[in-house]
Amino acid sequence: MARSRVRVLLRDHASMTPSPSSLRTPTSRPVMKQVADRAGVALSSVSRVLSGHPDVSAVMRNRVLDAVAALGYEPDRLAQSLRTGATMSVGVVVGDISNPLMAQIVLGAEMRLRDGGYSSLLTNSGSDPRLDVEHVRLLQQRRVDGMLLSLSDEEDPGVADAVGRLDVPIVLLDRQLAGQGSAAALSDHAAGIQAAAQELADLGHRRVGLVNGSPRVRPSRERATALRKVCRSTDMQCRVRAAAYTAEHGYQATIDLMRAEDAPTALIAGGNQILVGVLRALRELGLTVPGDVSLVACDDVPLASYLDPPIATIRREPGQIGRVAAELLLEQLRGEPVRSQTLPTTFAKTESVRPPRA
Amino acid sequence: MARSRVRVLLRDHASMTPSPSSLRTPTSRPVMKQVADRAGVALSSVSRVLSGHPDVSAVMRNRVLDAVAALGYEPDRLAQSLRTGATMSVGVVVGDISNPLMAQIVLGAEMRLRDGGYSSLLTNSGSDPRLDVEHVRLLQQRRVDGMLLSLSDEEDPGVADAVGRLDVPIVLLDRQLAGQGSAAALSDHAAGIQAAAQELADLGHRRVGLVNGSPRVRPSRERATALRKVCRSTDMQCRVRAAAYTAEHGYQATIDLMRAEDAPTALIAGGNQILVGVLRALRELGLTVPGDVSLVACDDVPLASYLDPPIATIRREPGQIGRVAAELLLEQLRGEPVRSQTLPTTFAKTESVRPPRA
DNA sequence: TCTCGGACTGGAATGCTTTCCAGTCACGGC
DNA sequence: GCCGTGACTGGAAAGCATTCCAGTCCGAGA
Repeated sequence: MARSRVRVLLRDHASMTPSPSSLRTPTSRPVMKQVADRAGVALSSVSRVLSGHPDVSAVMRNRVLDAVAALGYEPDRLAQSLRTGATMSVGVVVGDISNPLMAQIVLGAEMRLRDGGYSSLLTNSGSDPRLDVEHVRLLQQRRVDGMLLSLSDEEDPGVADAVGRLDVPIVLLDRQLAGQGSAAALSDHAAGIQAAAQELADLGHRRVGLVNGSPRVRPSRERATALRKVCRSTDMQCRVRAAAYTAEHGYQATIDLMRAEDAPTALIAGGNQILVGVLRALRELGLTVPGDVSLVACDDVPLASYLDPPIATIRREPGQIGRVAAELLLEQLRGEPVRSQTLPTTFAKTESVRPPRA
Repeated sequence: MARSRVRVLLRDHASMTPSPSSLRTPTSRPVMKQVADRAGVALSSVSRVLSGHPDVSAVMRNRVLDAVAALGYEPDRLAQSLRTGATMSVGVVVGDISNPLMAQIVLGAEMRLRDGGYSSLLTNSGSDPRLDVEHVRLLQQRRVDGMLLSLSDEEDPGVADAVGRLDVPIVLLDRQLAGQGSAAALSDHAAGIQAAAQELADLGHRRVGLVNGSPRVRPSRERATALRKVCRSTDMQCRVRAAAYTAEHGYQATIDLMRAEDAPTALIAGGNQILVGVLRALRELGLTVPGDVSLVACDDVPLASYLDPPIATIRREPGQIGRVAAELLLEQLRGEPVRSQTLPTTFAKTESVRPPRA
């Protein structure tokens, strides 16, 4: 195991440098030395001027700035980072950026981080925990100052190990890692599910199906737990189908559920990819919403409200999740204590939910 | 101007280093020197082993690898980059990653780039060309080896200037920059529009409205041009409303178009945000699709085919666009010649398109 | 036996910047 | 007139890895 990790380090000789000859081309852009020479001052003085150090005379400042302007000098953040130990970059590890929910989260986070002076290194794992591990390691090699993690599998030992080894602050995106007091930006899935399920129960539904995502990540677990809890306090029964966050699973699970003897009279789709599959299955089965079955979706998609009928949705504010996650990370980067924050979800009822057929 | 550029370089003194004291903490992870010491060999030998240099004896290799494994050493890509001049990272500049189309493009690109050994630095400009400029400059400071650019405004002089100064390879994402022979991954918007417009004309439509995005980027221009061309060769008239790629513009433009004396009998929505606005406006105006107006959308959104009726769409394969763009960039990074590639669009007709009301 | 070449190895320079430390200079106070 | 002080400034080390160059050592061939 240790040896196989080493394997990763080995490179093809000379495969890393794309240009025919290696090393920096000498015709490169100006560096600080050029500025110093042109201004006729020492390297250290240029650095002081540029870093806003107080011990700099007006004359010096002007000479340096003139030289900088004349040469079009721009500092090399690489060298700065090597020297200072701060790369001013954070790694963002997500399963699938093409999921609009995640894209909005990442957008919110990226903007906030940039405001804070940090750049974002994005990696997609395609929901493969091995890739998560690889990316975490890669980001570590790139010396990111922190990470935002939306891991694909909270229970994967490799992931836990890789994350545990980290020596930079992290913030989990709606994830929970056993035994690690990590910061996290969490959604209160239970509240939304509870509101939706209670509504269904009140309307007279007695059997509800939850087409859930992977139980190995927090949102699915929270949703299932919350739903079961509501069902225990009412005379509603629930059936949960948990698997991947894919349209395919949504489709299969819905077919399964709805073909059963005592099919549910209401469905909750636990994710926007899943929703697509649920809709396809219902269409294929010739079942209408809400005539044959009531339908609730988790997480908005842009067009959900233009479907006929518009789909009732358990909402959260993805941009806010990203911003909060970024904020939590920035706090840690400033040396402030680790903390987590839970954000609300709300149930927006529409005509896709009505009492079951008599 | 030159002076204001300098302004950007000035930092607050000590604002850059987040940790109380600055510089790397001495308790940091192992570096090559530790490995060399533990293995009892020279630094250069460790480097040779790790970089797969041929001049290494088996004994040496084992000693070094053992030490590496024992210490859990991981190379510092920062230092490697500084030395070799290659950061193995590329900058990705997009307007809005939360747009599913762009998210899928970015996903495709990121995966291909990672396969090629490159990491992606993502920046969102929120369609502000000044941010585009800032990001290009930032990425340059970070010494990315190349960039993928989906600029917000092709005609902004600041952007043209910043991009022109670049000394790394770039690939434009469906953009065209005057006077620069840049590589680009382009979509053949004309083909899709032509197919759609021809279909509308054949069905008997005589007035078609295009709710277009900003004319300052290629897709909008291509679409408008293609539509006008079809209209010249038929007796169909077209009206084009061009502005930002937003739901708000889609809404306003649709209200405008449909309230006019001789309202169009068919609409083309030039973007998925725009489509949302178009749908909202139509609903508000009490107009039905396709009864009152036929509707064609550009670019898929996940649920478009579940709307009632499903919306006819001019499609492209966003993942492929990203992959191709990444490939074009990788080619340049390998020193191969600059080239562009155009990818197809297709028109997928649905019931949202039918002959105009008699 | 001597020399030459090949196979490795170590040392040192290099990339670019930041920052510590020590030094210079001028000026005010005594 | 001298010295302490404060305000700057320059030099050099450090951060981590790569690579060139100059060895060392050994075995083979003459």
